[in-house]
Amino acid sequence: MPSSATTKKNEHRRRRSPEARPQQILDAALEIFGEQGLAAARLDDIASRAGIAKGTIYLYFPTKEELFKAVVRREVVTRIEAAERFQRDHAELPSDQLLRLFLANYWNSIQQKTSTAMFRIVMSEIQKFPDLSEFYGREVIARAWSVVASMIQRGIDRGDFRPVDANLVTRVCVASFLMHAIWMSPDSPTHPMLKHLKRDELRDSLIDFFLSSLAPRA
Amino acid sequence: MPSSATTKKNEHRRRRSPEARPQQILDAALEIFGEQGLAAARLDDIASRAGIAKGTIYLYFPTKEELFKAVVRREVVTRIEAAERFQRDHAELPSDQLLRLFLANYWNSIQQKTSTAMFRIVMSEIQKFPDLSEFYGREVIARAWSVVASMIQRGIDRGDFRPVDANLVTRVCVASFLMHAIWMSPDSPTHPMLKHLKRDELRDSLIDFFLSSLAPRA
DNA sequence: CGTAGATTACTGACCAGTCAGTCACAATAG
DNA sequence: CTATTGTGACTGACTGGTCAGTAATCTACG
Repeated sequence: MPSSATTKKNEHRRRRSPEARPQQILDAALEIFGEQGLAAARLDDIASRAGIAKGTIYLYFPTKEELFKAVVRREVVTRIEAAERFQRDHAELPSDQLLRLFLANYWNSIQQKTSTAMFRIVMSEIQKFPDLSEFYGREVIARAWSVVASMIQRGIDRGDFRPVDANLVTRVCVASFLMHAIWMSPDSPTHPMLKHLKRDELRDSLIDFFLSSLAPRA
Repeated sequence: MPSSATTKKNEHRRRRSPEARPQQILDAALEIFGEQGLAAARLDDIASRAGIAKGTIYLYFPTKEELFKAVVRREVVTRIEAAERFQRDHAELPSDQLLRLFLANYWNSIQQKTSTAMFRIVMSEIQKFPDLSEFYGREVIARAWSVVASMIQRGIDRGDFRPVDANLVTRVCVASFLMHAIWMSPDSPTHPMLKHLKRDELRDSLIDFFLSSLAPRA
């Protein structure tokens, strides 16, 4: 009698760790790339962070660059999908409340350490990878902006916001949030103007600013 | 091999004026660092771009990192001083015109190829150089922000702008400008939302947006 | 000449990527 | 149930190339 587990069909799954391996590698790579940047990150470090040998990485990713791209893709797609899901799940809220909640959420998500690290690297390295750049423009920027812009446009259409250029406000808003995520990150050069502010106060000030720009003139 | 050394090579090469050399090196370094980033830039390339040999660089800068820091310092201090000079030279203008002019100027200056390149690198690398980071926080961020903030505050004091939080508007404004400088740079991932916009139209929309946020409620 | 400014050739550290070998486990035979 | 063989995921010492930094040498000018 073979053990009960093996009585199944020939859907054989392999060794020590099954197909968790790639994810495990991507997790380690995200950390190391985030700490060191693309060029300075050593594959030996990624391997040892993942608890495997360097050679193993090459069983799953052909080059360091491809590993990097895979990290970006996974990280970025995860966040975009969360944002789109959020929008769908709260479609019934009034415009200002929806936007307020979304922005607070967005702020919190990009304040994560891995987010700022990732963002920093993408900004500095993406120009070297045309295909990743194309992917990023299509799958990240376009989708992210249209989530925000459509929220603003909806508010305008319903008469909840005043008739501004939704795309312009979206750009200013996203730019401010991203830039502040970098400025507020702990290893950034600090400045008295920021130092005395708590993260959450700043978040609320920013959100208030944008909502007041959108509020109908009283 | 070093037999007839005085052939065609050394016509008018050697013995440049000693204080011109560092600038010449910094110019070349700015270009190469801008194109390649800090880690990927090769000193051989910087040397050949400057029309000198690699060893010569080491007569003026002790390490690659110090060279990089020197580039950042020179580039950044130049621009800050230009901004402060601008403010002094136009102190007589009405608040909105002063700010409008300043922002247009600022926009044009950060749209330069070398600016975006520099900014990109600083953002991604500065965390690795604590002393440069300190310098940057003190000599760049603080000074740049206070130029903008003081212009806005002046407008508020004179009753030309409505009484907003000058620091907050400054942050949003600077963040938007910097972020757009990166987004608009030619090798950035493009997006339909930006593609159809001309640089100058975008500049004017942004400036209008901020000035309308500051305009007293009619 | 003397020497400072410049060059060329070199060194050694570093690291992405490779590949011959190992070992945990599975399948099958006895 | 034990022994034997098959297999493929995994390993890590090694290679080959790159490049920051240095040493030895040269040369133009005072």
